[in-house]
Amino acid sequence: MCENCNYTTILKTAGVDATANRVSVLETIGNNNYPLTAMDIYHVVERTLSINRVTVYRILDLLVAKNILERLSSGGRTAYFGMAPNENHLPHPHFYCTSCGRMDCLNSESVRINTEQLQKTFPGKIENIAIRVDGICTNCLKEKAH
Amino acid sequence: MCENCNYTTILKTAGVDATANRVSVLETIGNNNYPLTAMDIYHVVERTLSINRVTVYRILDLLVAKNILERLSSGGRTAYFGMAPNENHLPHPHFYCTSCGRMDCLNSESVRINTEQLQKTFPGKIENIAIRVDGICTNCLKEKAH
DNA sequence: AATAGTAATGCAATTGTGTTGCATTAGAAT
DNA sequence: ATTCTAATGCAACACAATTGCATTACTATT
Ligand SMILES: [Mn+2]
Ligand SMILES: [Mn+2]
Ligand SMILES: [Zn+2]
Ligand SMILES: [Zn+2]
Repeated sequence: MCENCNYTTILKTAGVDATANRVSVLETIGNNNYPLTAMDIYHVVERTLSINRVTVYRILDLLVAKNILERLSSGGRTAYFGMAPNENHLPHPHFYCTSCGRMDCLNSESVRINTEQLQKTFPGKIENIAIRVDGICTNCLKEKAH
Repeated sequence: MCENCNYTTILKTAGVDATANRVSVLETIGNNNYPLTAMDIYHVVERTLSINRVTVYRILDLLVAKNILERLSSGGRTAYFGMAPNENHLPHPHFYCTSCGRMDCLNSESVRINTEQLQKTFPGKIENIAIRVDGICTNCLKEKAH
């Protein structure tokens, strides 16, 4: 999906060993054009590479901590993972279909936010602003129309 | 907290029985100026009114479905509940302290979003836009400063 | 008032997602 | 070879939330 990313290099640059498991987890996410759950990722990776469920969770935690991946909340109880914003990937909001659980990336210009007011007046420390558009995806709309 | 809300009336208008449990759950949320978790609510209600944990979850589900409450996601695995936006309560973003788990309501003007572009071009059905500001609250900042 | 039907609730068990503790394995360094 | 460390596996656990089924409270009908 992303021709600018060499996953092994990304891992090494972040100072972590580029083990086969880690490369495969990162590749799975990077090759997909929408964010995936830990279990999605696990099922993809285990097709080629004997790996434990727990290892997937640990790799995801590590790569989020290293700012390689971003953890997205669905509004449900399951986290989704996508590539973290960087030079090649602008931050962008996501769409979550409450009917089928599919998460999609939206264009970074689709929702403009102005946080000046907030930045000036908020007394705490702001670390991230998560914007999630919830609704029904076109696939689910079609199915409902039956 | 809200002098414009009669909780029994709200329930009846929505077409559900205003049972003691339901009124108490709704009151607990309405009287609080920040969103609460199901267990927060349970602990408040059970001080006055023998109630089961499961009943709290069921009431919350019902009142969210009836658009009386809104379910807010924290990014963690626990949902928070607040009054749903209505004539008296404009929709607004929330602040979530990743250190202590406290959720706060922000002013509806603090984050301006422009969704024109999205509304025009998005092929699915948009039902809600959730904006959550994550960071560290002032209390936790103070504690860290020790 | 008795009866029957429905809605609300309680309780135990279960689920889904994620985490922890500890043992084992794989690699790297000496 | 030996030693050290990082990565992984596996079983048990934690926790919020859900489910199935029994019980209770309430309403309507007779
Ligand atoms: Mn994305
Ligand atoms: Mn609020
Ligand atoms: Zn869908
Ligand atoms: Zn805090």
